[in-house]
Amino acid sequence: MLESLFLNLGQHDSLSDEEQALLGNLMAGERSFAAGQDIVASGSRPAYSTLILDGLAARYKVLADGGRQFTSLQVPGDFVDLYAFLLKTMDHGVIALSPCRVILADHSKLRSITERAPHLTRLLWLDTLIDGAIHREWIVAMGRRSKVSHLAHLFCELFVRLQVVKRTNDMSFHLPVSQAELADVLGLSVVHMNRVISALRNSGVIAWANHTVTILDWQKLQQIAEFDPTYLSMTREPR
Amino acid sequence: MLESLFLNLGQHDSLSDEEQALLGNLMAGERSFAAGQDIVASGSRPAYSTLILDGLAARYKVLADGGRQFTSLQVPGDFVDLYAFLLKTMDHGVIALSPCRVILADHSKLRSITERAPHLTRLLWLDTLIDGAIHREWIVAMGRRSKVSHLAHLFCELFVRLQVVKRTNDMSFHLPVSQAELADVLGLSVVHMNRVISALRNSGVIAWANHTVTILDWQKLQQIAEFDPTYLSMTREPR
DNA sequence: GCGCCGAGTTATCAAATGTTAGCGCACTCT
DNA sequence: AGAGTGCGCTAACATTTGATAACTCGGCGC
Repeated sequence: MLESLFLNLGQHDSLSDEEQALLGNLMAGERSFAAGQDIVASGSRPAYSTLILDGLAARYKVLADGGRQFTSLQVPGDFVDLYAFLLKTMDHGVIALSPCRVILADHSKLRSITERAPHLTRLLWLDTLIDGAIHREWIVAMGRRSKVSHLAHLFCELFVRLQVVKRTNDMSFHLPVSQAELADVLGLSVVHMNRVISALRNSGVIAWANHTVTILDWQKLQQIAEFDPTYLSMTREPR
Repeated sequence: MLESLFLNLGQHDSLSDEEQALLGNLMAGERSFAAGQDIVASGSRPAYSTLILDGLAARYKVLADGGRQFTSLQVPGDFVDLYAFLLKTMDHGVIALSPCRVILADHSKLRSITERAPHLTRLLWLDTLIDGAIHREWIVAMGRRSKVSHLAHLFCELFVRLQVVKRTNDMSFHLPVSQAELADVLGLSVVHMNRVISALRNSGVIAWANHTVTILDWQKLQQIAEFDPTYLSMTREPR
């Protein structure tokens, strides 16, 4: 059941049987959320952190004028709010974009891992660091990439991340979001989001129908995106 | 000499004398950089992490067309690349925006802290988590705030962060960046950056001359920015 | 079968933002 | 003093992006 988590953490360094057992003991309390439901509420002080087993979720903030911005997309094997363990107060919400099955990690157990299992602690820390690296990549995309390039970059990132946890199907992956939701990822209006999607489609590098994205030309997609996966730290080495 | 670091980490939870000593032992090897110099090079695999003692630095990425995007600003008391300890490879550079005095933390010593000092480890982890929280706030600002609001938000954030490490002077702080550099923070052209700055100036909430920003109306500035400092985790509690 | 509704799409116009160019001022170097 | 230079600032125009509205299409309930 924690296979996604093991795949995710295990891609960076080897996970011992003992560590896998510790993680197994850490995770308890499965929950399900319908699409559109809040998994974690902004302003709350959760006593546990949430791991996604199945589904797509997103962190978001809402502004006074009603504008919403997603700050990340979370796939199976991702902790959506591991940092709440130390940050204490959620300054944003986490929403299920599709039906989500999650499992909870008690903060007191996380704390005892930091007291007793330094290497596993470093791997969990690393997990949050990669989160930060993804944030930085998004900032660059929002600030200096063309919108088409930004979208292409997002697809590259999602494809690679989903591949790690075995949620791709050849060159396709499931992307259960509307164009309006995607607009809240890129920070665009819905109309312009549609124009950008059309442009990327017309360039022939992707197809997108029935909530499924198919990469038709991986080489060219990476080129448009200037995609360099270094920031995802996908090499296995001692940490 | 590590006063800024103690102020920075100590704002979130108390630092014992022992922990302060561990940090003192961790930090060694002072360096200086001129404005414009790279403190850490993109693509490198540093053996140490860098703490700013004095000056302003920034993380950045450069795209193929020459466009540059800053992904963070770093002030005294900040680690600019603490995550390199676990991420291993730098996927971006860090540049000194003003003359910078820094001090280095050996990764092997950082590692031994994670083995022996769980509470201090959590505080260092927390430091990187706040980094991430700032990134998320920047993403929101880039995606959904007006440019004037984004700039106002940046000033709010810098003022509060500099206050923590005692680098403000009443309602003023030193900001040694050109408008072109600021444009690379907000992701704007220089010309439009100038327009946005003019607009914020004309609203009478800030003054900015001689590399010094003065907040004339803190209340109104926060209002324009919709600034909520929750994400900076400035409350002292057990972590 | 009919009508409603959400999502995608397109058109039109307005506003925001970028590009290119040029001016002035303070500073520095000689 | 004179020339060069970096930086702030502005103008004119081009391009991108947003707002509003309308149309289509498919799913779904009645």
